[in-house]
Amino acid sequence: MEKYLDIISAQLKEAFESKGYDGTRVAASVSNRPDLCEFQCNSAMALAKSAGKAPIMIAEEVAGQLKENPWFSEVSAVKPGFINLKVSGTQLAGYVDGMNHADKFGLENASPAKKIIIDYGGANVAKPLHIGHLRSAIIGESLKRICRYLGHEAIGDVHLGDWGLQMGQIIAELQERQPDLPYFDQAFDGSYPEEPPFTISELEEIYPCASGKCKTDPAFAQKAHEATHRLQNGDPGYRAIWNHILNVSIADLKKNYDALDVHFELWKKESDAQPYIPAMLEDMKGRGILKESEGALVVEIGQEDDKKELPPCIVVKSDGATLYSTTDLATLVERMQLFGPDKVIYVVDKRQELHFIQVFRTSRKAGIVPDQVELEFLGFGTMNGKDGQPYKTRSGGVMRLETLIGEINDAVLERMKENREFDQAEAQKTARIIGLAALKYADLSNQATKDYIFDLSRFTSFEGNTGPYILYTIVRIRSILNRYGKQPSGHIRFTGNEPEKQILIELSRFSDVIGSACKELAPHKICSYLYDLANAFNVFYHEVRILTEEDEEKKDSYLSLLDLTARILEQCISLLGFAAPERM
RNA sequence: GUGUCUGUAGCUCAGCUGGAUAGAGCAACGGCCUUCUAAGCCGUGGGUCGGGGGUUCGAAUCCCUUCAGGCACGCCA
Repeated sequence: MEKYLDIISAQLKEAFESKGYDGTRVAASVSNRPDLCEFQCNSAMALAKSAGKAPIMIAEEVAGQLKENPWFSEVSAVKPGFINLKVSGTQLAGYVDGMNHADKFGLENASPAKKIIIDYGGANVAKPLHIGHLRSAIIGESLKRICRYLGHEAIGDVHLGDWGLQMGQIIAELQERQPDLPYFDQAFDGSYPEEPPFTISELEEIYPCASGKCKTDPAFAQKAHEATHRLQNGDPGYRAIWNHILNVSIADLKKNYDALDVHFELWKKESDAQPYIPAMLEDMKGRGILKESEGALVVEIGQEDDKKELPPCIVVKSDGATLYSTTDLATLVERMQLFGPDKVIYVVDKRQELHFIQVFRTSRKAGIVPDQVELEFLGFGTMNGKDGQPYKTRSGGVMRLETLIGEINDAVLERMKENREFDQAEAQKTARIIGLAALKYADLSNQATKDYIFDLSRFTSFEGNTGPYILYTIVRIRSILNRYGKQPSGHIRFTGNEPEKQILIELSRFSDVIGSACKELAPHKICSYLYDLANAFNVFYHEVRILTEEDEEKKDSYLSLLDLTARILEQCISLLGFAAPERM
């Protein structure tokens, strides 16, 4: 379906043109003065200069032209040159009724549909998920769902960090603790045990221990480097340990991501890109873009419009080893080869921006990614505590995601008890649902690129613009529909009250909001839309008696409207990555 | 130092492809539950949009400058 705003704009455009003005840039927008009008058009002022006429004159001419237009109930030209519009409730309800009967509420698929890889996990093997992984997961998952809903083929890739020194450190530490394991026996030629020699919690303790040791104990650091080297050269025992690490970690990560309702189509790892490196480097050499600089091989990435000289992209270190830039480039080679995407979006901490500029530019120069394939970096800001410093536990450590989720759930349970009685099982289940909504909404309602303050007590107070408020609204509507007991006809018409019209106006914005959220990679636009729509419903709820309405046709229309409102709210929260409970 | 992002009400944030008295939520204060979930609704108070210039009929929004803060600046990821 054509967007409602586009229909309104088209009416205006026609009116401008019929009066001899250039209509190409004429458009309507939602009013910023709801006390005066529902929609507004500022184009008369923009056209005043080229038309050589006072804006108010133009506005009046156009307003006159629109007097009889069925889409509007009120058109007026005001002061400098605004055209204030109130829309016809009947036409509006007709449009919304059309949405109610259309697939995806009349949202049109993006054209052309693209294949989009979204890189948004950022998790590392052998390390628990913590606060730092939260935003990538939440934002990435939401973007993926939004892209998909618009008809794109979106592929989420967790892109695990499973390569490099960290692995050597773990292996070295394990060898010190359990030197008798067969993995460390060079002469061992049997098959290695199926069972891993550690649990996830042991692994999570081993890594920081080893990493700390590396800094203080040079001998151990040396061993870790050797272990890394041997692993990368394919030592069978080391590879077997590494496989154990992977399996144990991935199982645990999946569990944690599931708890967040975050899911990946691909569980690719840095190590998967390694096989592509030699040929890639050869090719880069052949293209003559590799330069030697201070012993390392680099690619110059400067462009004419740079405000400063950007450091080159190091591809091979002076000791001959490769590094993260190399892996990221090889990952692009791999992605192009295996999936041939039209676009790759990286949802990564914004502090990595320079690194990705280097990688993107190098990938163009090296012909790895052709120009028509978009590379997009969505850098998100840091999640800070109330003091404006990165969020920490009370003792100053990095907070694990499990801990955070646990604390939120506890707060939710407390709040639920205030409301009414729940049986134990339902309470637990509902608390998880509400807690996840609180967490995700709090994160997504801020602009992704900005830092934000995470205040647990505020986000779990559940008043005002929060996830639970949205859920509460949905639950309320569902409750009314359940009480009604039957399915309303689905026919929506305008019965004439103001709160009803506000809901209709909000509903009509749906396609527009989803479209711009996708285009701008901005889930927070969906949040503010949800809030507006929920608010419009709650006003309606307080001012209009629904179930006791005696006019059956009117009641049916109300209930059809509520049903559509609930479904659109539910669709939006599912795009954000959470769902509503049955009751709360 | 260079680059970059941010600076909007006491607090947390929208608005930033220029438009009419700058909006929410929280906090404060005052109303509304014999009627569909009060996790709600309505109202009051609170802002030189960091400062200063400029462009424009019109600037929180664009440009310049300045102050303050964050972050990044070749062999970690």
